Amino acid sequence: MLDPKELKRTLNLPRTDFPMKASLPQREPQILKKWKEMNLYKRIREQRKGRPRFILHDGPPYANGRIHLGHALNKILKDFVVKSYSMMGYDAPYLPGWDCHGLPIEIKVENQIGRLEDKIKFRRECKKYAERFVKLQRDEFIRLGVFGEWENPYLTMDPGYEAEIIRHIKGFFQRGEVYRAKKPVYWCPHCKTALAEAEIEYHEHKSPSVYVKFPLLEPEKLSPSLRDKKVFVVIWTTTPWTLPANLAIALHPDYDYGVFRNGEEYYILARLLAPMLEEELGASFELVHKFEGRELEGFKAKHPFLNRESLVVLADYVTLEQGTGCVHTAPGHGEEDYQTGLKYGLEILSPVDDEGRFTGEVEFLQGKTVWEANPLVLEVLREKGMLLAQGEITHSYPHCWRCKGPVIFRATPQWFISMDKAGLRDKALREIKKVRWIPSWGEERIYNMIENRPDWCISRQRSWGVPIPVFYCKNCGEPLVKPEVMDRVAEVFEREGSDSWFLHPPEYFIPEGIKCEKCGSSQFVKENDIVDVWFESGTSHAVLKHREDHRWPADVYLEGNDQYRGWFHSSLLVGLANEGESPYRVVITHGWVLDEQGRAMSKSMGNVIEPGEIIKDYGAEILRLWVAFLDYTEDVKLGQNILQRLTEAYRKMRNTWRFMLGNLRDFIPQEHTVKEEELLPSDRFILTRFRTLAGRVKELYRNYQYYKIAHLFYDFFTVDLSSFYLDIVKDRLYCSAPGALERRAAQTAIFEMARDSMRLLAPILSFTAEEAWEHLPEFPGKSPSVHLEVFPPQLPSLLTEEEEKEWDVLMKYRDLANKALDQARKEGFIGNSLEASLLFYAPAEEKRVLEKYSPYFLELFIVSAWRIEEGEERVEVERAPGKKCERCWVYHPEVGKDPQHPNLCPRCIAVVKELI
RNA sequence: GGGCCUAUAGCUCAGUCGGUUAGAGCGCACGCCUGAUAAGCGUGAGGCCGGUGGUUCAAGUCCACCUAGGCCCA
Repeated sequence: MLDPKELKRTLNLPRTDFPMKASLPQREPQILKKWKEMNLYKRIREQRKGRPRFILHDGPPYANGRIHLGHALNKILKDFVVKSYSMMGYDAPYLPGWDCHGLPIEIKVENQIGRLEDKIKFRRECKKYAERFVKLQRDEFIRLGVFGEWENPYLTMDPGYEAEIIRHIKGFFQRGEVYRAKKPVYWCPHCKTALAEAEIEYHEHKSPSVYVKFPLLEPEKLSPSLRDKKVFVVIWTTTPWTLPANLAIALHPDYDYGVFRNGEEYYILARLLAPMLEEELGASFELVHKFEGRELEGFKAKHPFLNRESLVVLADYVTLEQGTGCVHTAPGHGEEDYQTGLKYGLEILSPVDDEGRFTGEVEFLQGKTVWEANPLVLEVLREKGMLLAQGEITHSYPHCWRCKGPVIFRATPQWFISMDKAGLRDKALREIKKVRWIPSWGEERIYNMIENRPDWCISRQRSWGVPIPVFYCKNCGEPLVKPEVMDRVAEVFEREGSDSWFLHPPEYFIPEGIKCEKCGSSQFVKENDIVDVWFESGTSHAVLKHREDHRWPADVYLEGNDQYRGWFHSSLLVGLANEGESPYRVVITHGWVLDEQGRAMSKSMGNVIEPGEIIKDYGAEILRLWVAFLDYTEDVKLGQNILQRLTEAYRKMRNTWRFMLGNLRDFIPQEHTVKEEELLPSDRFILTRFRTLAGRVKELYRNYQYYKIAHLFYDFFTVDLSSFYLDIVKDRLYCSAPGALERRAAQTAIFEMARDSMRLLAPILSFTAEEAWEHLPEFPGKSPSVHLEVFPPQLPSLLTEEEEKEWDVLMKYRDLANKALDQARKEGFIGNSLEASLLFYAPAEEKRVLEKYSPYFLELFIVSAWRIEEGEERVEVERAPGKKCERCWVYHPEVGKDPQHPNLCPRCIAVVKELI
């Protein structure tokens, strides 16, 4: 008789080196090292050579700062796309890019080393800065397990890329879509430079606060009673110096206005604001006429001190918080004023120079700064009797971040791409309809933007970027806009980079013999402005043509939903204008990363989580799993609670793989695989479920629906495998003779599911699938990395429809049995379910099914005995007859009858005899 | 202020054309097992479907408004 220790040695218990504890933060770097050493990305590409291409074109992140969760979400999603299409059999390259030029880097560099007059030196510092962060971010992306051409990314500051930008600009010029016009920008009169929004600080500032009268012309058109009366539109302003540039007065179309009599004079202002002015004047008005703002549109008023008219216009931004509801409008001195000016076709007047001094356009102020001009303007107003009230106000006012002085809004010449001159807008709107937008509402969102956007201002008064390739006549100032000159510029940039613009004289770029078309001079100066960085990144589609193994257009662009206004937008306009069609076929967007309460992460809220922390504490795989479980088309949440759930989910999947591997320890696929017709019913059942799942998963990958894959697989691992199949086949796996058919049958099923689930999950659980793959039994054609595999082909169902229905019945009785067993357990009647015998009552048809499968009830219900009776469906629990077999723990009447093995059941006696 | 989007259990997600008592997994509680063991199995309790109105015989689902949140503009 064998003692329990010896008996245990006759069992086939699972064994594997695949550890239960993942230790992801330590293990992942080792896996990354393996991938690097085996040159995995290159090998995948070589293996797919000649296959149809699938191109995901990377939107370049900005080369500034460490990556945040938004970057991680984006890059991991892209990795899912690329890896899954690669495993579908496509040649799917991933060429990462970086956006390197632009203001944020200029600002950082300026903060570090101060402002350099020497542009070349300054640009070199910017370049160094960008290079540093490209490297940093690259390493962080690699750490996430993202595969790609990391040694050879595209950078918007590469000479070749810069040349391509020039060629694209040339295209716009050639088609006559570019024009030059004035637009107001923030301007620092002290630093004599344009400022971007990001370079503005707001401080308290004391300004004049004045009410000014504009005599209304033809007031009788508003109301006959006003004929020959002195009617004035009253405006309020804190910048009297902009009054010389006044060209309009804006009213809100829907607000209630009134004509108020004050002695001999009549004032037009918003009714709600009249009391404020009455108080200011210490007067009491009489309301003589009521009207809505829109009624005054098109009226004209006399300028208070210049020989000019001012047009009454309508604008939605007019508020009733302050002033009179009649807004002084100077299109050359304010953003909103400018927009209104464009709408009404007004001149963009800005009679102020670089230093903030008035030009000769306003004689009495010529040479005065705008600050000196304020009192002078008030004086003139007073003289002309147009100053209604005057005071002072302290308010928040924009200041220069460098010199801390107050800034002004000043119109300067800029370059624009016209949306309509060559039909760019209409073409774009047509192309939008041909693209597949995921989610579908993206189409409407970008459509509305393109439909309503103004012309594109592509010039910037900065240093760190690509110059606009035009020159100006030294003699008469006429711009020199010539394709052949731009071609030369592109050639030079291709060789020397855009620094060359600042190194060489104009002659270096201008072919001999070119003269100013206006005055014939051959002396030129270079343009100082650079191109908007959105134009640069919008040019990125060009790399698809230049890189040998890519293709134009791209199949997929995939970015955060802020990029409808950003990269999708600029790429469409730039790509379409130059190539005639959209550079992408499918556009996928993901949402924003929020904290666990659904609020945006921000430093000030203190709720920011860094990807680095998660990698350090949990591992990149958990981050990948997070991305996989989310419906990324909406905003996504992350916090400690969610990470905890994910970690548990990860452990469950890892353990399921571990258990499968443990039971395959002696399985040699090419020798032991059992033919499908010899599999047991439960094997055929689980394989059919798995194969159906595999088919759905492949379809879901094709449609980028990763969270459905994650849920399906997770449910399959927990419900179908862990708590059902893998639980019920333990008896077969452990207790049968190692080479017994029923044991090899279970191993056959487990092997297929382990192997193919690793393949199918490799794009998501890239690290763990790889690790598990290493522990999977060798088989002919097994790749050294799971990422070199392809998704499994579709395998057939192993159940007839009839059998599917029978399984529904079996599962129903399994539920009933579990409830009955639980009840018995609670009553202390049994502990382990093998102590039980089940008594099934079933209607005739179901009784037939139960009887058919009853040879397998030991495994299906994990009980030692059973009886089946006809009756109303229910399950009762009895004590199993016989004694417990010490080897398999099953109760059997024969236990004790064999004198040689009194502690074993007949099955185990047979196995033990075979083994000894 | 405008464009687009979101809201179902503690978490992640289902919920068809409007149609019985709104589902799953996890987590949680309780129990079992000790041959997947820092594991495994079973049972159970959790929901004003963001709110208010409306359409309808019938609303998580359709409509309007509101609240909270997100992205992009102004």
